[in-house]
Amino acid sequence: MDAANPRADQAARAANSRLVHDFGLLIKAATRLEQRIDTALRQECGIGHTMFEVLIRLCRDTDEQVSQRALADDLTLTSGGVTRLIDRMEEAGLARRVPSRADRRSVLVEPTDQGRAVFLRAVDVHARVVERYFVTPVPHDDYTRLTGSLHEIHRALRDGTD
Amino acid sequence: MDAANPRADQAARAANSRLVHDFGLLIKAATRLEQRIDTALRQECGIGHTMFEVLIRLCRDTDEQVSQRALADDLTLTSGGVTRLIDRMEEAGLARRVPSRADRRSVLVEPTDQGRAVFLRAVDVHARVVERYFVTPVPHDDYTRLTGSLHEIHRALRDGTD
DNA sequence: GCTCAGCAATTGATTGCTCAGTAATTGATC
DNA sequence: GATCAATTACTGAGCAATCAATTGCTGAGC
Repeated sequence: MDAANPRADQAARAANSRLVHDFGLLIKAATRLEQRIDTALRQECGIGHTMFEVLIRLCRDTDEQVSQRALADDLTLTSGGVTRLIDRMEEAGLARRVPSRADRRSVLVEPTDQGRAVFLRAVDVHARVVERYFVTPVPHDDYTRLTGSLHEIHRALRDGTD
Repeated sequence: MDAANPRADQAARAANSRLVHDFGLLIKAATRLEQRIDTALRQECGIGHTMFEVLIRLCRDTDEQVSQRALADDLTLTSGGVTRLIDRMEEAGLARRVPSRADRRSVLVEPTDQGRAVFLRAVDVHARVVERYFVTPVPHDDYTRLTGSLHEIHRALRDGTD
């Protein structure tokens, strides 16, 4: 068609490059995995993946609440996004806001009893999907390296400025 | 606080489990990486990461257009999402719709010359970020295993029904 | 002790997706 | 050939995020 177009050839070479392909694989795998988990959680527990991630952080420590700021940082969301996310979770009876005594700008969040109950059911669903599509497909001795690599990537992103 | 609550303890154990942690790492790494690339592309080329992914597929083959359906499947988007995405790309002068001669339900998409030009600039930005936060942090001989594992995960997701 | 730069949360406007429903087209089956 | 289930793109409505602007609070420096 436009095979005579030199820019088209150059673009084609770039589009077929190794780097582009490999990175696409990461994004696609993560996106699809997240989508699987999201629909499974929605169907079986009535919450989406984002709320599940919040519940993980709320339940992690039995005697310490989490600030909305910390949630935003950890979930890669803006503060505005977290505000409305917690709004919905309060409305659903999964979480509760508690004013911070140490810093009155800050709002702490804790899970309700129902939130913990839903979380416990959700963890099973989550484990089933993750086991099947994340753990099983990867050869056993590659798994440790995989998580190690992810850890390094994460560290680089945290430290890198630009 | 509610350390005497047995459900809280159970939830805490689940929230701190290995599986939950490892999977969270994958999602977080992918999300942050995508975000870095998105903002870099926005600032330096005026397109977001999604349009970049479209351009990859449009430029890959110099003499074959891609159907919107194929784009939707490959980008993990719904057909409605792609319709509006291509609307915006046409408006921005990056892509063009071409009716399919083989199947009149189908709409093919091809890059404009400007689309290819933007793509060529974007590839450099993309390469810079991916190199820094995806390739460099991972030990060299783990990199092949990493992409191999991602490939297996992707395959499992493609074949798995539930 | 006052001031002021900086941070936490909230809110209105906007973006970009999904979902559900529709119309046109296709291809397999009778 | 006619019928009909499946498939493609498109559209209105709704949702969940972002961004930008605002309010209230904090803590460092004078």
